[in-house]
Amino acid sequence: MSQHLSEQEILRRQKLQQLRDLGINPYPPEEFPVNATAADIKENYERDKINYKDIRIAGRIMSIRDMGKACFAVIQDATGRLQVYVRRDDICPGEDKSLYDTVWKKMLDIGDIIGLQGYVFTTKTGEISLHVTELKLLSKALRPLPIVKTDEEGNSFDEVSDPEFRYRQRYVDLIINPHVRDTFIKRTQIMTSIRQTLNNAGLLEVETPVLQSIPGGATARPFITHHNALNIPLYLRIANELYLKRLIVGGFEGVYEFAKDFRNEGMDRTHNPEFTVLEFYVAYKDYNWMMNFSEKLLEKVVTDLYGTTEVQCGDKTIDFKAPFKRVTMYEAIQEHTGFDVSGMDEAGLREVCHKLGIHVDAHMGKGKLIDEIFGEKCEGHYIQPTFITDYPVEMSPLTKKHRTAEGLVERFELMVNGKEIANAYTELNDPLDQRERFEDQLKLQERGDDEAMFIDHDFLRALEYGMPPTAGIGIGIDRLTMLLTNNAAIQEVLFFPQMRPEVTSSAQSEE
RNA sequence: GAUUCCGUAGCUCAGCCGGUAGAGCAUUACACUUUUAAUGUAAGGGUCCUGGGUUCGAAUCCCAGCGGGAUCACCA
Repeated sequence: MSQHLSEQEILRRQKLQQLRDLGINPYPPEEFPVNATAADIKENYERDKINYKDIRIAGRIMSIRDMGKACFAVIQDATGRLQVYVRRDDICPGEDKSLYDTVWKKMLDIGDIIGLQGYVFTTKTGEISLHVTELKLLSKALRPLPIVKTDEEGNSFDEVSDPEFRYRQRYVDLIINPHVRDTFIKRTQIMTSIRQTLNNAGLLEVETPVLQSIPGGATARPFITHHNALNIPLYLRIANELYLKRLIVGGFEGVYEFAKDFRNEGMDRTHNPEFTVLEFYVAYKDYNWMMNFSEKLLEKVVTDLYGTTEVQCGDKTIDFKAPFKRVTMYEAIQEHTGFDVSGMDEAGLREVCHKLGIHVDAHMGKGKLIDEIFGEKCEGHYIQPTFITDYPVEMSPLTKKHRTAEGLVERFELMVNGKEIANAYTELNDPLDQRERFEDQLKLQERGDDEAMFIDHDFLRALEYGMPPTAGIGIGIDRLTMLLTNNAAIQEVLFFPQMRPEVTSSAQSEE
């Protein structure tokens, strides 16, 4: 395999060999114990100077400012960046100056990972720095790292902005773009905060099958695969709802799962084929309880993350202070279109869609038409967190019928910044009603709706043993993270978003 | 899947009414022992995404492909 190397790559390989010739292992096996981090030093040095006299840190060289017999460099570790000062006569106290003149100045590059020993001091320009007394190469980098420079006002120069580069080589993106790192740390903090709240509420974190023989719990095109030993088709789950409810039947009174779900559909800035949903179910509760619980949950997540309930999102400020506004779907449509669709039949709804200029298909039923009106004319208006409640029964085959309103179900969606963040129900636990709803889905399928649900007979069997009244919710973790980190693309909150495979040089030569 | 824009040095980009490739940073060499987008002087570095076509001549024009972005459709 012939690999085309750039000038800089060839040079770095030569340096690698020269280091070996000098008896220096560019990839030493032994540990390098550290006793400080960049963030720790910058945070605590000023008030605890006595304890920063014998410091060992390790990290990647991010820049070098060479002053002749002394150098300033910037080292980056997991916590941030620290300036280090390397003076020739300090790292080479004797006659032999080769460690500085040859190794440090000629053979080390930006991107190399090094270990340092020294003492912390403040430069005359006021920057807390490490005065290096010993240095050791820990890993030689063979590819040049793109350099992003930032001036005093924080303006970035030559920031790597090509999304293809950033997503395919996320490891590089993470090294050179600190705000990318921050986004992913926040993502984990969001999940940790949710986990703590749910654990404190007595819910049990569980795992349920990713490989399912019936892809239930939602309507979407699944990925299909094949199990050799059983010689059966299996689907990657599109949801875990039906399995979590089986656990409620089994006697757990509160369960949750952060689930990777998979849907074989289009990709864009809000859709990735695999994505993460938090679902949780609590027995003996209803959707009103779930609204109260989930608004407090989100308020806490945001407060844990930012110390306030307000989040900046594009040019909007969103306040997650509970309680959130609650609007029924019919009220929302009335408010934003002027039409009262509450008593309308299918023909009436088609008429309304026509007047509003909404495109509809022949196979759309009553529920789908209402959903279409809401999606086109209402959804985008709800910037501040708002619960939209009481959906038409046709669109919600797993939801209990409304306690008072005919034709509706006890369902809500949480809208934030004009988009759906969560979807919740008073769960349908009447097994005979559930069977009828599944059969209605079959009829929709026959009518041409390719999104209708599959019938899961084992799930029906489970319900026949009796499921307590239960409230359940699904929260899109990727979208929640986008919202709380001010990112407009799902690719920005997934470490490795789905991409078309690269044509590699070895694959090319095989052809 | 449809429409549209983009693909030039390690990175960010210029060049495009066709005449054989440029800048800044990065790299290399020299100078400089508290600099910080360090500085000064000099140098090297390119399958101009791939393949065809038009032409005396293509980074530039045309066609096809590959990859990416945006919008739309499907969906969370």
